[in-house]
Amino acid sequence: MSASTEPERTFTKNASLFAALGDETRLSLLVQLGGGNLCSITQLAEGRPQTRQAIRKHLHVLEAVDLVKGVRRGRENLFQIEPKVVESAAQSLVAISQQWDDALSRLKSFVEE
Amino acid sequence: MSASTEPERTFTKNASLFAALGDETRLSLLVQLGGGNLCSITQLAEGRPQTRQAIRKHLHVLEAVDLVKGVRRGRENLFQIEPKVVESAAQSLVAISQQWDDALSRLKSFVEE
DNA sequence: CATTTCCGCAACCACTAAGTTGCATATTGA
DNA sequence: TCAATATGCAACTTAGTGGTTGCGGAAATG
Repeated sequence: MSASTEPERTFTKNASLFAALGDETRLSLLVQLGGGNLCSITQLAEGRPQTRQAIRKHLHVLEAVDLVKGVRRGRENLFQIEPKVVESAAQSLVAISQQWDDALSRLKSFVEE
Repeated sequence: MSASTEPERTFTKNASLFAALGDETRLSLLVQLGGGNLCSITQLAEGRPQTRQAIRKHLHVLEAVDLVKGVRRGRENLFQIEPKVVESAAQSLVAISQQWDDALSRLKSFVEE
C-alpha cells in the first residue's frame, strides 16, 4: 500500500548494497566485468595483487547482493554483471539526493545566508 | 583533459563514499538530517539504541566523506547535510549502470538467449 | 558560583572482514 | 590414465569497525 512513502525501508535495505560497493577491489572488479565479457575467477584475479581466493571472496560479496552472477561452465565459473540491481541502487541515491535538495531548499528558507 | 574517459579513477575514488553509505545507522542518520533540520549530536542519538559516542563516530565517518558538516554553536555541535556529494555519488552510480547497460547489450548481441 | 547540559578524548572489547596458506575435487586434454 | 588447469572449502592471521564505559572540559542556567 505504501510504496514510495517509506524511504527508510528502502534506505536500510540498500545498506548492504552500498557496503558491497564500498571497496576498491570490488568496484574495480565491477568495472572489469562492465567491459562486457564473461570472466572466470582466475581471469579476474590475474593482474591483481591479491590471491585468487581473496578475489573469490569479493565475488561472493558481490553475488550476495546480486550485483554479479556466476555461471558454471565446465571446470570454470564465469561471472557476469546483473545491471538491474545497480540501477535500483542508483535510483535510490537519486531519490536520496532529491530529498536532500528539498531539505536544502527548506534550510535556505530558514537561514538565508 | 580526460574527464569522462577514465571511469576507473572516479569509481575507486568513490569507494570510501559508498562505504560510508553502507551502514544502516548512518543511512538512518542521513535520512533524519534530510528532514531539513540542524540537529545536535544528542538530538541525533536520542531515539536510538546506541550511545551518543557511537553516533558521534558515525558522524565522523559521514564528515570524512563530506556527506555532513558539523557547525559549532555554543556548547552544541549542529550537523547538516552536504547534498552536493550525494548528488555526485548518485551520478557516479548512474554512470556505472549506464556503462553496464551497454555491457549488457553487447552481451546479448553475443549470447542471444 | 554551582549545577546541569553538551560535548570531546581515550582506553577497551567483540565481531567482522580482508587476506593468506594448504589441501581436496572436478574437468580438460594428450 | 595422467598431468595440468580451475575451482571449492576450511583454518588461520591481521586489521578494521561498531560499540561501550569513564572522565574531563566548556557553555548555559539558576
